[in-house]
Amino acid sequence: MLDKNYNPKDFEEKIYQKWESDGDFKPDMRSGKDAFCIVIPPPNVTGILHMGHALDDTLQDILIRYNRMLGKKVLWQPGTDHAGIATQMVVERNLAAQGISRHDLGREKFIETVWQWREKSGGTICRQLRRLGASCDWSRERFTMDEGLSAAVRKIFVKLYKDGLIYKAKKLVNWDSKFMTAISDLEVIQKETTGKMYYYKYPIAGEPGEFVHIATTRPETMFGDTAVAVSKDNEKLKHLIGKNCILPIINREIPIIADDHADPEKGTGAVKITPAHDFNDFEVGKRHNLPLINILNPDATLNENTPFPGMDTQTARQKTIAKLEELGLMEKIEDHPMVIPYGERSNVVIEPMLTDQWFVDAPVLAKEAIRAVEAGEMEFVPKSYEKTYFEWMRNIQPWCISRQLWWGHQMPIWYAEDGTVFCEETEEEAQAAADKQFGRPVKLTRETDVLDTWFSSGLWAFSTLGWPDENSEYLKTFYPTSVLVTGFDIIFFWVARMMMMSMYAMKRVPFKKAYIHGLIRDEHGRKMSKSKGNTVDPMEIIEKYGADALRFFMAAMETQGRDINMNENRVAGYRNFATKLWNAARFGEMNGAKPVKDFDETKVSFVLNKWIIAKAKEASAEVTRNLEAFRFSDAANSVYQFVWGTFCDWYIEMIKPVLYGDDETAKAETKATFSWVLDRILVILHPFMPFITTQLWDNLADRDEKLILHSWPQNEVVDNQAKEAVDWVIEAVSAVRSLRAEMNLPAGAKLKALLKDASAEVVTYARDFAGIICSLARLESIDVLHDAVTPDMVQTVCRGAAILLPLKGVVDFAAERERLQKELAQLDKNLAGYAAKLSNAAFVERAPAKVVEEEKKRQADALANKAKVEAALARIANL
RNA sequence: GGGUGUGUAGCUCAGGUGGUUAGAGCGUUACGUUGACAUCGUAGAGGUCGCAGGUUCGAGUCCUGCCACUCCCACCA
Repeated sequence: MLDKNYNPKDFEEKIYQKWESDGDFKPDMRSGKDAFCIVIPPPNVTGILHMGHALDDTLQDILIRYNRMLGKKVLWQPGTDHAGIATQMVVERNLAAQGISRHDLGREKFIETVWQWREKSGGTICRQLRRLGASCDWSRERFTMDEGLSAAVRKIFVKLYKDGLIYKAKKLVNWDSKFMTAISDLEVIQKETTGKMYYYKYPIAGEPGEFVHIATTRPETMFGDTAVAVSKDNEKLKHLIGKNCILPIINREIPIIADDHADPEKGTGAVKITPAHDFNDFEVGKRHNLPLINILNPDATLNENTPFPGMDTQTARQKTIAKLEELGLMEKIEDHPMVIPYGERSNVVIEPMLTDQWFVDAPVLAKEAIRAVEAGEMEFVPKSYEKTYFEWMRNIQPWCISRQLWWGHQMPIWYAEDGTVFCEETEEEAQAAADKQFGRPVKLTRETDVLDTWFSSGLWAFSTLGWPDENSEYLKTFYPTSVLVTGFDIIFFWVARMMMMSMYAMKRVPFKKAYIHGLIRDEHGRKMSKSKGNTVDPMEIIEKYGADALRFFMAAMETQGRDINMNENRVAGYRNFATKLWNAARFGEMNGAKPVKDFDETKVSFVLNKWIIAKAKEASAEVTRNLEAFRFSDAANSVYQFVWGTFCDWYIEMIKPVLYGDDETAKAETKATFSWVLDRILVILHPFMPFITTQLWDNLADRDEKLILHSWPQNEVVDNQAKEAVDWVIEAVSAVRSLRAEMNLPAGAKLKALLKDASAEVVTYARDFAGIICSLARLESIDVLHDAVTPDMVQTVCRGAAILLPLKGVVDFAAERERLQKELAQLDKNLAGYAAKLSNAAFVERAPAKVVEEEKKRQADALANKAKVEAALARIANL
């Protein structure tokens, strides 16, 4: 017996545990069919599930479950990312709460602490994914810091190094002064702010009273200036080129050089050049061989190359201005809208800083990654994202992969005393190589830097499947993976890097398709953020409405290329949908419907049953077609419409008279059909709502076969014989119901309906389905009119007949006339349209014959209807 | 500055290759306790498809221009 109410909390978690302990998520390696594999975008091990995950992982689970039901070898490979900065930050924060810094612990102890933390708290997000219903093969869960994945990292690193694609260079990089590490361009967030533009002047050397006027947003960087640049085309200022000016306060002389970086239209036309602290100035410095003066400490305080060592930049800026003021060199300060770079994680201002860092030669790796997409080896869905990808890949810069952190993959680099670099997968190999090269035992020290987290994520598609073991069964079976599902915000971070790394290491794409979805926003379309306080916790939604409702919401809202606005009402609506299905199942149970083993649905004889079976097969085909095309919302709506709009609203209502009647043959077939269709619904709804479908499947009958592994309907023949008849019944019932409502007829009044001008088929339909029509339209009877029409009859028209309801004195004829006039007006409007089209020679001539035929038929139908309405109107004209 | 996407009912959104009278959910109005379901049922109201041109027998759909908004990238002394 099913519970009276649908209560997802009662069974969702239990069902999940059963699936997992039964091993239902493991691929059936003996299946003769294709392999299907998705690698999960690994969430940060520190993370908790947010709406973005809920969307991403729901879509993946739908594809996974669908393909599993198709009988393929299906693997959803789960795991988490060690998330260098994020994790180090979390653990450091915990330590700070105990008054400990990571430096107190030392590197080794600190890393140990991180591992302990991960043991204790790292499993949250995977538990939440289970709650969502994600059918990952957890027995294969991986972590980017696992030994296997670390081995993959070392192997690729060494290979890249030996191929000359990893190199060390002293370059200007984005420096995060909170974590005291370099970060990549992508980890820098530009923020709009209103800053100040400071105008002041530098005296010209040897020409008292002469000055060069400067405008800058960062006066404190003047201590690192090694030139002032002026455009050679700047008529007003070019006379200064070749002279020297004097940096006030520190009285250092620097040259005035000619460089087109100085735009005569901007600022004062003369630009201070600080090569060690500005990306543009760095380039200018290179062109003119200027010295580089670093003025900052790693924590972004000024260093001893300035008059303000140890001072932070803001304070130093005020001090500098004050000094310039004192010297009479300040001219003005203006408000200035500007964009300031911040660290994605640290939220501190990012400083361009001259440091030694390691780089991957991304422009070289990008070539194959671009070619593979051009050649269609990997396809973006929707295709438009290809453009974004190409744009970025074609302009890619060297990728800074070294981080001055502790948590991460330590680079497999060793230095000899003289600085010679040895890059090997193990210390032993490095030592051996060094000893051999030097011809004596050498003392090596290991590079302390760790790798950018995205370096290991870039290998995810093959490292999780067993690489570097080329003989791994999983690697052979599942690589390249089938599809990657992820948000557009991560195309550069991850998709691009996986493409580069996979093409380099595997010579093949990591996935054949990349399905890119949008963001989940709040209900007004604003981005969700903790600071705005508009985040929605998926676990709370699941708690309130069940995982199935949230999943269905995600699927139903997912249309390609668009962001999704969170809408709790809509989730509630899909919970109601689940309730509806639950009650439909209860209806069957209460009427003794049970799945019939070996039921042959092609052998049913009753029209209603034939009809619903055909509809169910059509719906199945629609879902299949839409899922194959990644049209999630269309797929979800196909099931929704069938379950609610067809099965519940019509089929269940239409079979009631049969079930309550005494034709035992009809009853038996109808019950069996009902159960067959309900089972079919459970099958095609399962990828979207795995919990309720399983709960019903398991409770409606004792059966060995599991729904999660049930076969998906394919290539069915749809028998549409019954369509005409049932469609007419639906039309007739709707017409009578409308009429009753418009005429304000009492809901309880049993009326005798009469058919006029009915075609032969319609008469048959009306006779065959009289009981059903009467039940649904609340009629006493439906017959063919033999006598003359009497004035007390109201009329409605439907295909192939007019339906009359005799209403002795019940009806308001003025209202009826009004209603008929309205109907007539609508018909006339339509007829005008048809006539206009059909009298247009060009239309008749050029439009396809089929379209013209359809138009003619519409016209004929409308004309027939018009005649009936006019007749009715005439009859009651004087009443 | 370069690029992308969006603009359809009060709200949130569907409308693959142009072809009925433009749809859904929520909300709203009227009616309804009909032997699955009030987390429900029945019927209705509600839209000049951002604006202006163009192509076409036919445009929400294709083209051009404009307006408004979103996002991404780069840069801003």
